[in-house]
Amino acid sequence: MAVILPIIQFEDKIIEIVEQNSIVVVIGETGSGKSTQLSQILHRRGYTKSGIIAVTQPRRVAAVSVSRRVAQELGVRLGEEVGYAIRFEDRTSEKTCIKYLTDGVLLRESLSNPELNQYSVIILDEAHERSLNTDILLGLMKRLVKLRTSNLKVLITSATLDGGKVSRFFSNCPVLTVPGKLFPVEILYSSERPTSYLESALKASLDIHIREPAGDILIFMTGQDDIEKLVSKLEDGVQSLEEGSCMDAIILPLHGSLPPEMQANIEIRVFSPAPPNCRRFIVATNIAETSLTVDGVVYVIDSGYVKQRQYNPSTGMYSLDIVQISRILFNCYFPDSRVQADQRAGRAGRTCPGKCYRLYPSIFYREEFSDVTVPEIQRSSLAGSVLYLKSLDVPDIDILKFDFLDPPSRESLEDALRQLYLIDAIDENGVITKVGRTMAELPLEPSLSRTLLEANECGCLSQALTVAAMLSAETTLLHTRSKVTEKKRKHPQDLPNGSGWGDHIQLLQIYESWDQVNYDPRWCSDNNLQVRGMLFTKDVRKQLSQIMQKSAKGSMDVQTIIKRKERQKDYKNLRRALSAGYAGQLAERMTHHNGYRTLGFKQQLVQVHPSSVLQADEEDGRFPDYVVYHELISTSRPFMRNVCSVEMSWVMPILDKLEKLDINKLSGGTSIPEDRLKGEELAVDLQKNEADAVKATDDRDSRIQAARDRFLARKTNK
DNA sequence: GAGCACTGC
Repeated sequence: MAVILPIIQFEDKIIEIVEQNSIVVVIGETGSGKSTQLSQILHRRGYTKSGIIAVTQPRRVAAVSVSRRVAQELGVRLGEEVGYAIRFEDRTSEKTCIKYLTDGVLLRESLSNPELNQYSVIILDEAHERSLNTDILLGLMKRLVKLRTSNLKVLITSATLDGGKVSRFFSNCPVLTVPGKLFPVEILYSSERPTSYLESALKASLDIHIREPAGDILIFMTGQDDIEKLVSKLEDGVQSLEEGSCMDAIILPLHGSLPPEMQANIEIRVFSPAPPNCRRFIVATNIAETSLTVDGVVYVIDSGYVKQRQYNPSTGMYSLDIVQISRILFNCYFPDSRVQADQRAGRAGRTCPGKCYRLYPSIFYREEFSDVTVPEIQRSSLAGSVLYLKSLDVPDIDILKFDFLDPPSRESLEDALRQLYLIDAIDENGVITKVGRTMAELPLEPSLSRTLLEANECGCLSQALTVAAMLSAETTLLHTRSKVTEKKRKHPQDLPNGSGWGDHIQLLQIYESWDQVNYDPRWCSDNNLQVRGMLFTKDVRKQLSQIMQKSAKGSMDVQTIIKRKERQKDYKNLRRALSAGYAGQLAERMTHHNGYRTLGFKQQLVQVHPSSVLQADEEDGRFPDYVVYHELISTSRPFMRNVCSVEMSWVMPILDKLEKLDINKLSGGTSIPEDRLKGEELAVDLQKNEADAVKATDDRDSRIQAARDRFLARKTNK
């Protein structure tokens, strides 16, 4: 029978606190059973009589697997009393009283039902991960419990370190701590910072292999590059050990962009226990922190770094930075399933304690690591979130004063407002427009949803649907070119090239070609495209078509070749629609060379990314005078990724708009009605928000800069 | 002439 989870002993206490309070923070360590048990406890005590219990998860797989387990424990069929809802898949029915869903789905639901009346309890699980969506939900819950004081309970589960902070955010709501079943972990620090953390990780793993008893080793590295290097060094290292001196070794890379056939293979090998007398070395990115749980891990080697994508609102540019991990992440390294796996296996009645080798001194950990990761909301472009909040049918949401747990910087919010204004989602006073409302219904970045609406007017909706869907899946489309796949590739790329107009057109043509072969998966692999990425595109396109159904002015079918011949060859309508959607992502070529300057709030010198299929003029070798871009990414230099050629006559009205833009009017928006908040409280809140925001920006910038400096110094040293 | 951690509607 099932093991009794610690949380069960707290049932009476939980119910007592929940009955007296609308909001409760539950701090449950890994292994406490909070994700599966809280909903069942509240169900047992009658909370499903007046509505459904919703439990949000940051990831799709978690929503599915946890609901499956709860259904099993309650002895019901999944999709009946217990169900889940994730994008593309709703497995709930009229009977459903416990519903697991991704936080993104709950946000969508509150668009059409802002009071979320169907729910009697909302549990925000894994809130410590601080996903963008969770942060927005935290703010929404704060106002929702005031609106529905009598009939809504909100529970927020978090890990140890920031429980107090969440409680303060919710006017010092009670905090309930439930112990977990963490296995004791011995932490070992290096005596000094390594000159090369790759070499240091190599040495540490071989030491473990030689000296320590059986148990797999999980090594956290920052990216594919380092993982491949370490894997090959480990292979050499293990081979050079004396035959029979220690057990066999299997070395496995684990990261998000492994080619699917290899990943399938590895998944089986990662998730099944190692064969006897054999130790596994799993060299992984942070995919192993949360998304995948590797069974059998006893030793963890922690480089202390992680790669993070950051958005800089003052330049509109993304960068991929190597930053220090936060202390809180450590808790994720030893998930409960490892302990359970050890117990099940029995290991001759002996459990061995975990060991974590940190490749840095303890003083470094104590003094330089921050408690928590910079929340996503402070390192993303907020155009989509701001549009979402503005479209919610609540009168008192003023975006610059919205109550966030960690407010984004004013700069970031203003950047979002400018973007939204340029694409007509809000008017010059910052009020959402009719266009903006329609855009918010589409599960797309604002630039792409605006493109769809414009395309509908231009008679090229079907093409725009394809482009938007392809861009939604873009990161999973192409095989990354590691040295291994490079060698294996037999045929040269034989894909359409966008006819010179750029990358959006190429993406369109690729999908149309796939349509021509009836979505044959082999066509994808033959052309070096990830099958799952293309299938995802197909799902997204279908979902977008369904949403556009009621307003569509033309066919939404993928174009056939015959139809295509009849159409203009210059994709003029589609490119015009793109220029409307990307009005805030526009660049003008420099007179004497092929560099561009962006035409936004702050002008940047940028170049077309070398991977682009945009073609230069055959005669003068020049790129088009004007392009729109999907994103700016700063790597070795600032680049525009995914560009599309546009006409000067379409650009002029945008430039006019840019000139008229007045950020003071835009951010004015609506003010908070007096009865909602007393004057003094408001002033204090605003001051606090402002100070928090300034501090957050400073903290973030200095932290990123310091980490980057240290990392670069180390790289050059070796 | 470059390179990309991980999620999600």
